[in-house]
Amino acid sequence: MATIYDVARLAGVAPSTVSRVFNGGSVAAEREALVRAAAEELKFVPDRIARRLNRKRSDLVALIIPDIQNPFFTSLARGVEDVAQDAGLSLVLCNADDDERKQDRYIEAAKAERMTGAIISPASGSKLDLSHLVGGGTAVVAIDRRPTGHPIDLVGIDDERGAETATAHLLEQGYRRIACLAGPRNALTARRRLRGYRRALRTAGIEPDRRLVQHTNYREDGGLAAMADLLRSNDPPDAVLATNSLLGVGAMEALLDADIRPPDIGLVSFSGASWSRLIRPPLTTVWQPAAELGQAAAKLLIRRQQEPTAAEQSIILETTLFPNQSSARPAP
Amino acid sequence: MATIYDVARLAGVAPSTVSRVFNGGSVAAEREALVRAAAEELKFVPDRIARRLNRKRSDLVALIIPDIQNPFFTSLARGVEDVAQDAGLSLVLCNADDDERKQDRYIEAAKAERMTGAIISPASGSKLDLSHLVGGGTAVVAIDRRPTGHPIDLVGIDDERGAETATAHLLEQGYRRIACLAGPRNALTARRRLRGYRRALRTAGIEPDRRLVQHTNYREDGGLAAMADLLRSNDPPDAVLATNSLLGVGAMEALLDADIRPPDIGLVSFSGASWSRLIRPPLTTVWQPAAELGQAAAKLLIRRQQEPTAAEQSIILETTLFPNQSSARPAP
DNA sequence: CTGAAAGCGCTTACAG
DNA sequence: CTGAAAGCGCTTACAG
Repeated sequence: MATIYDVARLAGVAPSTVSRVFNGGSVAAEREALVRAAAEELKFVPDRIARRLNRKRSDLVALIIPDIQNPFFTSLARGVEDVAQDAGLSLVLCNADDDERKQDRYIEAAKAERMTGAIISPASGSKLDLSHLVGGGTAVVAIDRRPTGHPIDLVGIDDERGAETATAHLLEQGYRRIACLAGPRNALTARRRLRGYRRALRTAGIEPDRRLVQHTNYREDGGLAAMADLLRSNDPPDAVLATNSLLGVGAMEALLDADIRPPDIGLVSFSGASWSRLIRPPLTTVWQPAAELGQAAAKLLIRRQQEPTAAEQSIILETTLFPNQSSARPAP
Repeated sequence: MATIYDVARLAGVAPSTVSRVFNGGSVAAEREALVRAAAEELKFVPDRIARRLNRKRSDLVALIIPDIQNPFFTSLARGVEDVAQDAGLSLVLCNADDDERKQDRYIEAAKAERMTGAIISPASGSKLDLSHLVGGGTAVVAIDRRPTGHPIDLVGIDDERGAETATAHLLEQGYRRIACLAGPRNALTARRRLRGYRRALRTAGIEPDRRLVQHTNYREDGGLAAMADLLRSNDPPDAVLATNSLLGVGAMEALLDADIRPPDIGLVSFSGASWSRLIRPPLTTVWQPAAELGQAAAKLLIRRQQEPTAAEQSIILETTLFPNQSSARPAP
């Protein structure tokens, strides 16, 4: 591996001149040519690691997400990537597996690598201390949930309203015993969606029935088990709100296993997966603008990088309800 | 940011001693305690970048995949991650978007970062020159396809046999005009699966009909369009083999749009997505052990890292056919 | 525009 | 076990 010194020697210039050639410093045209020829000959490639040691920041952005298999997050990652790439930043995708320790390890890494930025969707119930990172000069944007203590830029979905609208829709269709697959008890998004669900019920004059709320993980298996539980109860629901796409898929599996086809039981699910279109009967979904959310996060990050002292900002994106057959209650 | 010098001063030892404490060198217990206390107080975190400049390798493994939204690859990533983490290596997930230029940029990055290893699932039809990387000392494992020229460790799925078995199954069920959604024309996995498909037909004494083969991308939209095309033809197929899970989903959408429910047209799809269980009628799938493949790749990588001169190895994993209703031909 | 020199924060022989 | 010193490969004021 040729170094800047080898190139300098061959070109007959100082190492600093070689450095300038590769960093856009001002260098006379002839000497630049000399340097480039020498570099070519030696197949010189600047060592990024050495470069990084001098510079303050590495052109890296970490995206720390809790579940790489969740399509909401892969869409989000696409959104982040698009904006980051345009800004000359490389994305490092980190799957924290909803595990606080893994998450902390990645946060630690972002700091130790002196990354330009980090976008973090916190693991459920994790305490999430980002002061280190922020103090170290890494621009940080949180998704869904702001860490306690430290002001920080935030992007999120209007979870509560999304759930409320979906529940109201089921009520309008005439469903009355509406269950909620609510996600992890300690996940803030789950609590918000649950609140929206309850509010819609109360607005309709219905007192929420605790037995109709199932806390689960945010994965398919959780949705399947929870829905199966609900179906086994003495007084099963006549509709269900699945608060994320994987839960929705799981619920659908449970219904089909029990030989029940929506809208016999009404079903609305938060979306995320393109393939939810595939489900028959067609599913009523709460669309979440995941890619846009990722873009927004990346833009906030870049802005924060450029103006470290700007006031903290929150961007909350609204969901859209797409009514479909799975919640189109048949006339009694 | 505290440095090793700050810690050394506070602890009253030499910087090299601090370094040893954080790198498992031999240090007397009391001094170690002193150092750790000082580090704690100063919130010292070793700068990985500076460390990397001295060391030969960075404890990083790149996984370069062509589509982060494809569940086959997210499962694979999980497999890689599990093994890598146990070996103390951090995974850097790189989404090349099936774009040769992005892919090459990531390969370049893996070299420039002096990563310990890189696992690469080549973009369709890309030329893929890894000699640089390998020459630079990074352990490299290819997925599905070995780059030309350089011997290299490889893991893959037995694509040909998987497709052959699936096609033979459709033939057994009595289907005769079997179409193939074949993936990109320049993708080697697509060619192999196509070959398996054709072989099964020939074995059954049927000459493959070129019009029944649709080349597409490996995404859902490709499957949808290709299946729609086939349905519009004068002499439509009576069954179809989808050579990846996203194509299978797309095909299913097209069928349902046309109001055709398998097994009226038989459907077998390569799997990858857990949610394919959701599809009704239940889908016959060619199961691919994606996570196991990822684990195998990571193990090969670690072995290669430890024994750089070991003979190159290939690990080919077999698929499993899970027959189900979507290909259970009704009696005529 | 250009060069000599110091420095980025750590690691690693080398002596002791 | 421990410290002083050189070095990893580049960048960046500082003079000129």
